[in-house]
Amino acid sequence: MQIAGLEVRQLSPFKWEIPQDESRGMRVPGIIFIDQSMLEQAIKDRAAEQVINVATLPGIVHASLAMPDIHWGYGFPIGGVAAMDAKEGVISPGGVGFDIACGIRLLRTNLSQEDVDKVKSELMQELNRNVPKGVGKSGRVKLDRSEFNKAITRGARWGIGRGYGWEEDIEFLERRGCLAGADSDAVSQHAYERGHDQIGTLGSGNHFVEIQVVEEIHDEETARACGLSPGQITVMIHSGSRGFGHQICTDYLKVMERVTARMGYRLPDRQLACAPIKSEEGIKYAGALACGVNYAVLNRQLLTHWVRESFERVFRASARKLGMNIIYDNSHNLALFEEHQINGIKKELCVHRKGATRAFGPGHPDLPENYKSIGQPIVVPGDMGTCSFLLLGTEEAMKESFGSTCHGAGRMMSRSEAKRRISGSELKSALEARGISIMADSMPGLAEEAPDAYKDVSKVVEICVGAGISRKVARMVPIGVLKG
DNA sequence: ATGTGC
Repeated sequence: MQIAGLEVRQLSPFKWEIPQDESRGMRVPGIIFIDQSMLEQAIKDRAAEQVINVATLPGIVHASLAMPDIHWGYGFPIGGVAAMDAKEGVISPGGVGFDIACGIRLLRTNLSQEDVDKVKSELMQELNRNVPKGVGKSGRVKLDRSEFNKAITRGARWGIGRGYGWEEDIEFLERRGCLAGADSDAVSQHAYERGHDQIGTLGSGNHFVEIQVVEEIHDEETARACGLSPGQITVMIHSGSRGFGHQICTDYLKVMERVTARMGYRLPDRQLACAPIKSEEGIKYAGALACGVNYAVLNRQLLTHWVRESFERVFRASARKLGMNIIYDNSHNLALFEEHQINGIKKELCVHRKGATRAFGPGHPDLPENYKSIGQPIVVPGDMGTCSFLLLGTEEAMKESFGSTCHGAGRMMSRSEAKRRISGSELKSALEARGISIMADSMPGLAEEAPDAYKDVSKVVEICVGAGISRKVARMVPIGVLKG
């Protein structure tokens, strides 16, 4: 099999290598964790070629990596992981994506499916009323620039200080809900204007709030540590940094194009525009990026508050009594400074994860006490008609993938193709006939997110488990979906 | 993903 003229070789059942070809400017090989049929798909949509392109970037170490949910993206593939040497490497907005720190959060409850079934339509209506959502929608929290700057510097803690959530929530967020190094001066007025009244809104596209039932426990001990048992209700929240992160990305792509020209980088794709991590522009982008990350995590924190409030109203009990604790919150689109071992030597790296999830193994200092011995939880959303998973990071992920794994099912059909081929209202009826309630603002929007538009999440997860970069805890199935 | 082509 060939990718853009280069022969791929299979290293193990779920690991394929594109050997380094210096004549193509590759500084490292490409490695994709995948099976044959999904690889063929990634070659067809040209995402596999993007793995080769990323391998040409200055300072990239070990390999240009991709997860099984790989698909075509802006410059870098979605599902891509690229670690750059923090001293000599570059940072690239295309390696993060437009929706900075778009991510997912899983809440547990003490409720059973029977408890929810009795009041499901009331609960869906309450969520629909109480969770701001949709394209361009503003929320209930509007901040002046000075307060906004505090919010994007402190992240989730700003929300908790304002009564949006519980003190202990912080423990269950990556980096305790705040990325250090946020530089609000690096954020444009335009980004502020787009973002200041969108905090605490779900957005549209693939973002959702989903009510689920735990269908299967794969490992009892780790499921217990996560507070999960069969038949229990969970709530999944998927959202990002809205217009704010989008504008930061747009602003810095322009800056990076200038820097790329100035540095004389010869890149195979102009969408790979980047700047040295240590350059003035690189430092400013990293500071703005941290603001976007903090915004996204705070956004999910506010959404969590309104989800809890909705349950409180319908069940006439406090969210604490309902056991609505956060299991974990993962971000999917970011570039982070992390220390990793390369050939036995500790190195400071800037790890770009675009549509990929941090998956730290057991014992990592960033993990809360209850997960320290089992590894970092990874919430993997599937599609609205299938299922989602809770996974854990492994020691092997630390060695194989800079502590990274998949982020979801991965898109298989483009948005426009999905809209052309699938009717949103027919999809809604079909899902509701299967006991999955749908509340969606837009029917074409629903069609874009149809199960048929996505790869099989179970297959993606099996590959990650087979490659050793994750282990399975539990599988959840949807019973109610709220979308913008 | 997104004030859903600039």
